[in-house]
Amino acid sequence: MAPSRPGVNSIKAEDFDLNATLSCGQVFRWRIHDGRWYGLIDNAAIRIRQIGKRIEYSSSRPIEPERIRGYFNLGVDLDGILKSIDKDKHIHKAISGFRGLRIIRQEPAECLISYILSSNNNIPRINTLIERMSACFGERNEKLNGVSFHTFPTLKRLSSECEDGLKACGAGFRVPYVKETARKVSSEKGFFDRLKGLGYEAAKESLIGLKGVGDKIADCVLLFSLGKNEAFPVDVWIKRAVDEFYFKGKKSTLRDCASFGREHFGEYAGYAQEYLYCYIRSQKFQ
DNA sequence: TCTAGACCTCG
DNA sequence: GAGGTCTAG
Repeated sequence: MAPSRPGVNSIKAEDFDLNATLSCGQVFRWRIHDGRWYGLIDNAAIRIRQIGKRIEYSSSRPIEPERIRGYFNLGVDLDGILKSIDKDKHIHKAISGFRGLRIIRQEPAECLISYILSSNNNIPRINTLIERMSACFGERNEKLNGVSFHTFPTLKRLSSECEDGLKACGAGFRVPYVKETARKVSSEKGFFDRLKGLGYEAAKESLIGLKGVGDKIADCVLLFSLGKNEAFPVDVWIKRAVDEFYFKGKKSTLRDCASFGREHFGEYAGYAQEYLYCYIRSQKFQ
């Protein structure tokens, strides 16, 4: 029997692919060093890797295994979900290529602000922007195995920060969006819980009412942090996939693309979106 | 309702 | 030009 290592926990993770889950673009801030993923969960720095049907993790502060399971959404019946979206040959291939990819349950405030920062921006720059904002305005600095993580700033902090401070991070024209949205959301206690209780359409309407939040970002927040699995965020990659696979190469509008996704795949369209995203990108990058 | 142009910044 | 949104017309 292997000697137990202090601080390292191991939990069962069936039907799960950690790498696919963390590299499919749904979440920011996770980094890989020496075969282990580093990131934050509940403001604790986490180091994690997968070994077969288990995941091994350690953390900068104690964190319940149940919390790890919850974050990676290991409790949901992925097999049932994938069966329900497996409606045609394209999604079928995507599923067989990336089986085990799960939709993470992100912290809503961080998810919302991060995606506001993503508009008209590219991924490397979004990442540095988020890191800079966290370094400047995050409340704590968590360290683990020599890797240091600043916690994501609270909405209160972002709303009270002067525009120049945010601008210095490189957020550009998104600064007023971040500030105004942070102010509005933090002024309503339980804003996200209220949205969780609403249906998809109503919750989406509330989000779109926020500055800097349009269709795509609203769908990302709904899917990645509020549990609305029918959300089908349409970015350039998904549009390419849908136009190519389902519209015979004809260019659709963003709106048509989104409603096609929700109608064709149904209750768990968001999972289909993630699998298609990985699939189309793997094709283009070959 | 719909479309075009502008928008900070630069791994 | 970038994983979009806002605003005007």
